[in-house]
Amino acid sequence: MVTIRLTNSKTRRKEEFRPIDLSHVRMYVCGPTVYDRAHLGNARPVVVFDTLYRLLRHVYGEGHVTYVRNFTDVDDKINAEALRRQKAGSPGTLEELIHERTEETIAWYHADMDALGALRPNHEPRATDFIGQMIAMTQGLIASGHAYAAEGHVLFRVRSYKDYGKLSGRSVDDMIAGARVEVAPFKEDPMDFVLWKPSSGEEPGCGSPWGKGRPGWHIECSAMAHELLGESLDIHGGGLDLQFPHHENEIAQSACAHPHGRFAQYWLHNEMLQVEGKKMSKSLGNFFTVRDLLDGNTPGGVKYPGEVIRFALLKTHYRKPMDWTAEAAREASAELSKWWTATDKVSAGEESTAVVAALSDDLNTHGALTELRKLYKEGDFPSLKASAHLLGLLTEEVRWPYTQSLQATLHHNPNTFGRATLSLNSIEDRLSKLRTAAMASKDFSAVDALKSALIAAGVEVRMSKAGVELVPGPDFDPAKLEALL
RNA sequence: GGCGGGUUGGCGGAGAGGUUACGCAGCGGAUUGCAAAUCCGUGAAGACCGGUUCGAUUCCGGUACCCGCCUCCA
Repeated sequence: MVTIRLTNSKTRRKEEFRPIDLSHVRMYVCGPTVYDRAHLGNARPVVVFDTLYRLLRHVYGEGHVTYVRNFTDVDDKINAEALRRQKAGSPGTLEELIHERTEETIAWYHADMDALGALRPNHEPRATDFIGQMIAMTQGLIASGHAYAAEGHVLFRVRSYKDYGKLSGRSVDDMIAGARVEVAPFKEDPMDFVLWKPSSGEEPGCGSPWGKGRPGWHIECSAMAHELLGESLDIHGGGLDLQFPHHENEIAQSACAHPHGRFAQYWLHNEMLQVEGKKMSKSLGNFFTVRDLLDGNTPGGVKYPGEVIRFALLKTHYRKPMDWTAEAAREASAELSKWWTATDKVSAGEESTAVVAALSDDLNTHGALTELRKLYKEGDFPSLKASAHLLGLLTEEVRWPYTQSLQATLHHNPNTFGRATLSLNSIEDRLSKLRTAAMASKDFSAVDALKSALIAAGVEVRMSKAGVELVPGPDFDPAKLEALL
């Protein structure tokens, strides 16, 4: 069996990955808070851990990996949006409006992450479905002396867990010394964090032994991970920004609530993403949601297919900060286009051991891409296709618009793109005839006019001795094509 | 202030104590009505200072600069 090595944030070292149970590898990754569209930064962990999931399935077998990624649907921003809608006259109770908002956001999330070629995890628990478990866990922590209730809140007693701070390399005393936040009067210790907080008047909440309220963010992941994966699991992932306090608190809660479990053995953190060299922010105008990029709602109006976004994200190792640039996306697009052309009519063969080896070495996706380039150069297209699938590339799900074969487009997208494909076929035929005539008459004006129109419609025109070929590109506009008929 | 990460050729970006990274761009060539696409070839690096070593871009120490977290933002 292939040995996978992963950098474990817990030990700060690259370690051999040994699952607790070879026949059941368990991974938990912190998912989104569903208050709005996922932005590009949210996409990075999704793509990174999706690639790890694909590797684990390859190595341990598809049925032997359980991947859990939660939806945090308890959040003040969600509540605020629901309240805004209610005040604007939307019908329904606040609870209903909250549900409406989270359902709509989850649907967006699914659509956007699907476009990136990310497989759906085995479980996508919603925090609101596990409130009972969170309350039970909180009660257990109080009973064992690790938590206390105060003024409607329940707080975790940080000093009761000796390893607090170990994951993020912080000492409790240092943190208190440098703290900038105001300490709530009911806290025994400034570092204690909330397990349960009260809901006032119009705020949504549910009943608990401590009155109406809602769970704290950290307890959600601990409870869901425990419910779905058990006391001990193999991998826990998330963005580096979650390492402290979120993951630190998760560890403290889970370790104290389940002293016989080991919680997560391997902690993986992806580095942050920047856009054009700057931190993504609305004020700098470099803030993009995944949907913005897919739909071309960007400064240049360029549309980025999900596969291009995915490729660009995989170009940088997950533990390094990465910069999203239009240039990197262009390069990704060019390479994918070549690979699609080469592999389109080829059946997937065997996965390259070099690609598997690269991914197994702490998920070296860039190294894997280099190996894919070698396969392309060597002309081993069946292996290129199979190996690219390990990275979630060249899959049927993300195939459009790199279709070399128009028949294939018709076959795979009969409803959406059928008309466009037929148009392309007929125009291809016309252009070919015009060109043949022009070769004899030496008057190429008609050929050039049609060619320019096609390029304007986002269609790549390939003319050679072999004939004429039209390939729709990322900017393909079926409406403009129709106009040429 | 505390903790952590980074600095590689024009750009992006890896691995390895000594042998070509790779991709993009550039340049030269093939092909082409023109172009696009494709293919072949090619120059170019390791922030700075010191140490270890026969030999360091790769290990160790220091300096400078950049970035992140310490604020429920992945």
